[in-house]
Amino acid sequence: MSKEGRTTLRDVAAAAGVSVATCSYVLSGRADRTTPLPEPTRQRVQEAARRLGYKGNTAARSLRRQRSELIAIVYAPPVGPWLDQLTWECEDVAAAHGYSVIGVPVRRLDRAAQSLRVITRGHVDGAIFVGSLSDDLDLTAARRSTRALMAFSDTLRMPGVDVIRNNARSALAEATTYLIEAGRERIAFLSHSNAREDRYLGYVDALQRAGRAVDPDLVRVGAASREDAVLVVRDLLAGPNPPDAIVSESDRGGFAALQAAADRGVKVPDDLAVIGTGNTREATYSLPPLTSVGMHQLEFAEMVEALFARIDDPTLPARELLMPWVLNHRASA
Amino acid sequence: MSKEGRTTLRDVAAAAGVSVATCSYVLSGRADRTTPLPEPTRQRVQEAARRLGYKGNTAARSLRRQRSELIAIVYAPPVGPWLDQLTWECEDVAAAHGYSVIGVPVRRLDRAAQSLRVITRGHVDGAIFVGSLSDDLDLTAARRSTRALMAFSDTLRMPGVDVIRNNARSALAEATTYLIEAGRERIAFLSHSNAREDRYLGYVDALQRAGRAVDPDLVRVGAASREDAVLVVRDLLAGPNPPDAIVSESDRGGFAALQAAADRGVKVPDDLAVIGTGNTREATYSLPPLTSVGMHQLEFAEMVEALFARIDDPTLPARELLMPWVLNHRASA
DNA sequence: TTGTACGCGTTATCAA
DNA sequence: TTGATAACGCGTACAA
Repeated sequence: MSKEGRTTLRDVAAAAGVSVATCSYVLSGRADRTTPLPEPTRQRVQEAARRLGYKGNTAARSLRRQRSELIAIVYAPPVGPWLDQLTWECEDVAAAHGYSVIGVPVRRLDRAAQSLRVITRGHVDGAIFVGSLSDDLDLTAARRSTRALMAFSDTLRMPGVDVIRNNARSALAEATTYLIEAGRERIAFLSHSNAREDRYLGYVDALQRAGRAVDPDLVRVGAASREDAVLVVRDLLAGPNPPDAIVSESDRGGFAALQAAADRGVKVPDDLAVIGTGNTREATYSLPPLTSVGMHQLEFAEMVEALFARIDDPTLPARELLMPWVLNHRASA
Repeated sequence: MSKEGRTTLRDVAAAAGVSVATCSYVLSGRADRTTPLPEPTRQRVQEAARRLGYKGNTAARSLRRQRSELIAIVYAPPVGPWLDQLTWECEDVAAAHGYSVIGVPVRRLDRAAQSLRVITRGHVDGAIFVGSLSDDLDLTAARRSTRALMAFSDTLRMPGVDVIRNNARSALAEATTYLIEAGRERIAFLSHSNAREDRYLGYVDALQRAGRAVDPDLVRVGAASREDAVLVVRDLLAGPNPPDAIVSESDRGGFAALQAAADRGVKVPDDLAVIGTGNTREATYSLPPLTSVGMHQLEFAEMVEALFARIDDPTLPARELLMPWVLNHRASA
């Protein structure tokens, strides 16, 4: 071995008694395409590589090829099953393209630049920014450093960046309207913070269309954690004029509502209808199963294919992909 | 810019009117030059780099330095909040060392080699294998490709690999003994598969120490998903001779037990005590909160520091780190 | 099949 | 003192 480190292509070449060029052709698979090599030679090279445990070197390869065959999923807390699903599907598609997937966690926004070095200085051919990261971060550097960039965002609009939009507002409106038409009189709204305003606006839209006013007492903020959410809903239910329905801007809030209701002996959906947002897997097996606004199925494959299309041709015009949200009816509403 | 791609050091050098060597000294900071560069020159270089948006190139740097300043967390489904916690703490420690963290998802074991290319061929200075991955995968190639390797495993023993052990068996025994001493007569055990046998053995240990036989009817396998687990527990509770306590090898199974119990009107902990394993965050806010075996607090910082110690000096002898598990008492048992 | 220039930043050496 | 020259790491791809 060269020095005492990893096995390099030179080691293999020496062992097989051929040039590094030949080894490169054989081991990178390019041999069948451009230069057909005689079988005995291939064998010798393969054998030597195997015997020495040759593994190649990404740095050298991607320096030369200007490709890393790597895509990144950039995410920040809070994370959920949603991200896992995206990751797994990404891996499926990436594997079919000969790519690997890495996750890039951004722990703190003030240290984002450090975390994003993998993207901005590294060689990642493409990256997907999930959650609201693309709204909090400046993607300029990332865009110049990758061939393809994709972001979940309702507001972002950047040349050369594909964006995934959803119809959160109209979907939440649909959910609220459903409750109104089912005869619910006092429909509460549960939110995490004052971000995500589009979801709240959908709720407002529906009330207004039905000629109802928004009762500020029924709009509760602060369900940042599940513990908090349970407390908030308990408080709501303990009031003099409790709601007969709750729309939550997350499934987490929805589960909290179910829990608080069970806690107080309030029957769901008879006395209280609950609708969550996100349509997470847990919604199907909570007690009762949670009606939830969100993607009907978490299907990201098409989206990831679009990323690869841009990796192949970065000059493609920026696209907007819609991942439609619908009301997924289950027992809680 | 060179060609029409990213800004390279050459571009900066040209713009600043100095050589690439000088730029490298200024921008990499680590100028161990015999003599520091004069301030005016530094300024010019910094300014030019900023103006051109120079971002460096990881591939070139790590090719030369034989360091990527990257560590990886390798994981496979199912993932939980546990992994998130590890990731965040890793990022904290890594940032202090000037490193970044990436996640490497392994979707399918039969495609593991593909997923692990980032480790085996890439330049990751260190990697942490979580879950049972280190038992399912051959780490030989990974070990030769990184300076430091760390794995959660009860069985692995490999030169140059630090291993995190836990006392799962004795901790599960402790939990079971606690139930016995609390007067529980029929204690069931809920498992995912027939892996993780040490947890089951802890349960057996405790029964034997108490002079009890293992009732095969009370040992149930198949709680691979939460849905399944609920069905399994319902079945258990519907039998002619239902258990008065359940020990689950996961918190997921514990939650399923709580749910199935609520479903059938069985009171927890009065009629049924439930203990989970993993001590996940959810255990603190389930209804009732779930008594769970696991780490008292999820503290990984020390562990990650050990990884960096090995990155600094790969010749360190392999270490075994113990992350003690205890019984965390909450309302369910 | 092979020689070798190349991609790009790092660093040891050397000249002004 | 100030800063340039060039070798280097390693796989790739074109010309020979």
